[in-house]
Amino acid sequence: MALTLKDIAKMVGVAESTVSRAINNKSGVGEDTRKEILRIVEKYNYKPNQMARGLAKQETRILALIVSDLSIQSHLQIINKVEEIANNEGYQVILCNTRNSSAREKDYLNLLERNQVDGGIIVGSKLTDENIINTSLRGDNILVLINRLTEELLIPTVLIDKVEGAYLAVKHLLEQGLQRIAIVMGDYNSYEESEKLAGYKNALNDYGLEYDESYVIAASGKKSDGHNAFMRAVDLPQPPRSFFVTNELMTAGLIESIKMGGYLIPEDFAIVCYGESILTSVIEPSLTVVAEPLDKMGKIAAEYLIKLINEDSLSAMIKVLKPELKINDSSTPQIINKKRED
Amino acid sequence: MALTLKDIAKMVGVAESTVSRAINNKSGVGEDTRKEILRIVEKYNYKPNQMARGLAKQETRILALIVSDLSIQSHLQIINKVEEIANNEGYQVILCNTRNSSAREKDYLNLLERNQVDGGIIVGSKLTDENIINTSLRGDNILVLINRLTEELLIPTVLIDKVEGAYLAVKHLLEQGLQRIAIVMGDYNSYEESEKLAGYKNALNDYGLEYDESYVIAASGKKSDGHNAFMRAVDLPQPPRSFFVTNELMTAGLIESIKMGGYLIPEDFAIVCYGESILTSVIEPSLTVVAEPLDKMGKIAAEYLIKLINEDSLSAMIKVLKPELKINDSSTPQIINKKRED
DNA sequence: TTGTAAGCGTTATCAA
DNA sequence: TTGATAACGCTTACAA
Repeated sequence: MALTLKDIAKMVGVAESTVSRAINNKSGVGEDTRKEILRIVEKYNYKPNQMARGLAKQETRILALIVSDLSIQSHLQIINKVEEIANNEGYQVILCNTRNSSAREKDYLNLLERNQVDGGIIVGSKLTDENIINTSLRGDNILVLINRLTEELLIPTVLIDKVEGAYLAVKHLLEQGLQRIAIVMGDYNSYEESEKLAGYKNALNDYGLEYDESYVIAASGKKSDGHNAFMRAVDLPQPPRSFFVTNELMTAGLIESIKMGGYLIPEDFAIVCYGESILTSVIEPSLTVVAEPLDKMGKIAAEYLIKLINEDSLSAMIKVLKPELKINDSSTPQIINKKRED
Repeated sequence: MALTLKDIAKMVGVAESTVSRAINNKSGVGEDTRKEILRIVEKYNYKPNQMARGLAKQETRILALIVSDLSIQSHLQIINKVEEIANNEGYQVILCNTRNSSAREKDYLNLLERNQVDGGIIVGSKLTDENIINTSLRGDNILVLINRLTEELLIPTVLIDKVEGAYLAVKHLLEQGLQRIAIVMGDYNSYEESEKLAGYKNALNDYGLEYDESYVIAASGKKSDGHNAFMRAVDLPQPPRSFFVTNELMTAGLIESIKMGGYLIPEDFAIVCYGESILTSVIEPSLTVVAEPLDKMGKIAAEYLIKLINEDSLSAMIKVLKPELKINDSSTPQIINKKRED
């Protein structure tokens, strides 16, 4: 059994409360007493029991990080950042992978209600808001959302303007003189994907081009969908001249197919990918990507959550961050041509 | 403030102990009483406070998952699996990213000593064993290691036989008739990398080939190291005919350079990569890889840890798993030639 | 400056 | 089958 406050108090010959004050750096302890206490604490390597402390102070110093899907690269980067911030502020992070299961999400939200965590961050999801709403309405559960929008309730949220991201991508392609832009996207019904489609439409519209549904290739987001997308694209009466792809895996598949078909990127087909990750970094040619400020999202969410925990009431917040276009070889045929001429 | 046992007891008109028995499905509660209690519990959505429960039962049902580096793909898969198993067994997982910092590792191991977790799993690391040894010797801290070997202490451990993995890779290349095999590896001094080098040597030896240091290209493991490796390789008086690369990022870099040089894979240079992940899945041509049973490692470690927590003494365990070679296009020139002839 | 003692919300023991 | 009550290990008034 580990040492307790009581043990230390006995050893030093003072009351438990005095030891408590000493190890918590509180005033009201004589200099000598404090030194002696800390000496003993050090000597016997005493560590306070967090559960007892938590019970007494009504806090756990643990945050729940509820993630819909750990295989999504952008989630990992957000997790990384949240963990970092939380730790700097003296919080631990419980990792909760819902795998897009509503039951698991509910279980994890229960952590909040059972006082096992001081607050929670939810990252993305294809699920409905039901669980969140129930949790949020009950008690004083503290929650911040990333990449997820609740409709009926005002919960602090950090979002990316995906419409803008898609707009930037398509605008860039148009400025390269590449018309006939196909969009290869994931689930048509998902909120995030529909945002990207909206951005795509906006850009076309701003450049006086007509929206043509046959250039919209929707799939489920896997690598093989990229392959299929290319097959469908080249079969069109007027095949596209460029692609805006809404995730990295489909981009990888698409590029593979393009190369296998003996075509060149960007000369024959230009490409912009939504999302930047370790995946896009290994794809050839270097990809023009819509990069999201993932670290910033994680940071804002974590810091806001901790503020919420420590201050009673804070004004509600919905923060919308802008993505950034990073231009590389996959979308710039003119530049490539010049390069190759040299 | 959330409802407590006391509140429920009052509402039902019974003692706290009775409510406790009822919600814990313990015997010794009348059928009617139990039903009534559960009805009220349900009605008011009462959730027991885990800290109080933990304090009373001396358990947290939380595990610490201490990871040296979250940017390593194989770690993510292990994390995923550990989280899954832990959850099935009713444990939460605290994510601890040490970023290979000894101070942070120590902090996280403190969680064990502060009774904030019931046990811990450490995944990989470049650090010395000092922290682990200190923690392990003090108190009855429960720890399992993955991909990390302590020399001075017998701690339950799950390892991969990396010597064997490298051996399989190099043997395969030799069997393709590809001699002059270069090894592109990470830090020469790291334990894991030296194991791979050993496997490389063993294979050469078994095939009666001499070990030639000029074919050993050591770097730090980044993508750019792959580029540099190729430059160094082609500068050799007798350039290698194939590469065994010890991680995915360097493989990506190497392949990029090979392609930019106008060479073909596997016709001009054959490649085997140590490690299989989402990264290798997007690299072209399809990579021959040494695949590690990551899920199995996570599963074994998590299950063993939970056993350790629940049973007092278990025989020490060091489990060494075997990796598997998955053969694809990047290493089989003959097959590719046949394919292309068709 | 120090000590006493009442909580925090459970579980578990022992009596009733 | 139930109920009192003492733990669990800490914090925090309040008193001394």
